[in-house]
Amino acid sequence: MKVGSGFFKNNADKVAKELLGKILVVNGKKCKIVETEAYFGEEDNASWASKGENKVSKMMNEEAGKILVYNVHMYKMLNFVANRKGSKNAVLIRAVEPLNFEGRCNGPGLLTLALGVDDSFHGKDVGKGIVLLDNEDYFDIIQCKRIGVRENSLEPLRFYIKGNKHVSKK
DNA sequence: GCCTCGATTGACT
DNA sequence: GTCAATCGAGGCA
Repeated sequence: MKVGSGFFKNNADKVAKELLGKILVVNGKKCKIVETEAYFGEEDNASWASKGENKVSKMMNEEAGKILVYNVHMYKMLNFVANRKGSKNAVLIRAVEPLNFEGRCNGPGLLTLALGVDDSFHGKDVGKGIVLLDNEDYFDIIQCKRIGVRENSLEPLRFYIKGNKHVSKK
């Protein structure tokens, strides 16, 4: 079953949680989402949205279900816009499990490399450039503090699948 | 125009 | 534990 854009019209933390275990298809490559992180636009010091106008905060203002790509350092990040009452929320895909290809995906920068995600995906709708499929698997969800963020690590906005080997280590 | 920093990773001490 | 690689945005002159 295909996941539609209505899926993203929710709080970022809920979307992040629901995203776990879903199947992501990019460039014909299938993978399972095993780790996500929620970001709350303007109220969130760690989010790009709190840094004024840029292509990321602009996109967060768009409708839910948009794909957001941004590069930090030498790597790119894959995000989905998750609108909650028009606020600038987004969910970062941190790690993924390869299903029909080989590659290391245990990190936000690595998974975009392995999947071939680049700027050309920025601003597209989920379902076009990237397809999201439902998955019936059962698993335990771990919720903990964010990592790799200097500003804010107080809120438990990071979600991952318990025991999955492809979750980033730190 | 020049400098600094970041939602990262990997290599090195 | 520290550090460099890369690139666009922001601050400053």
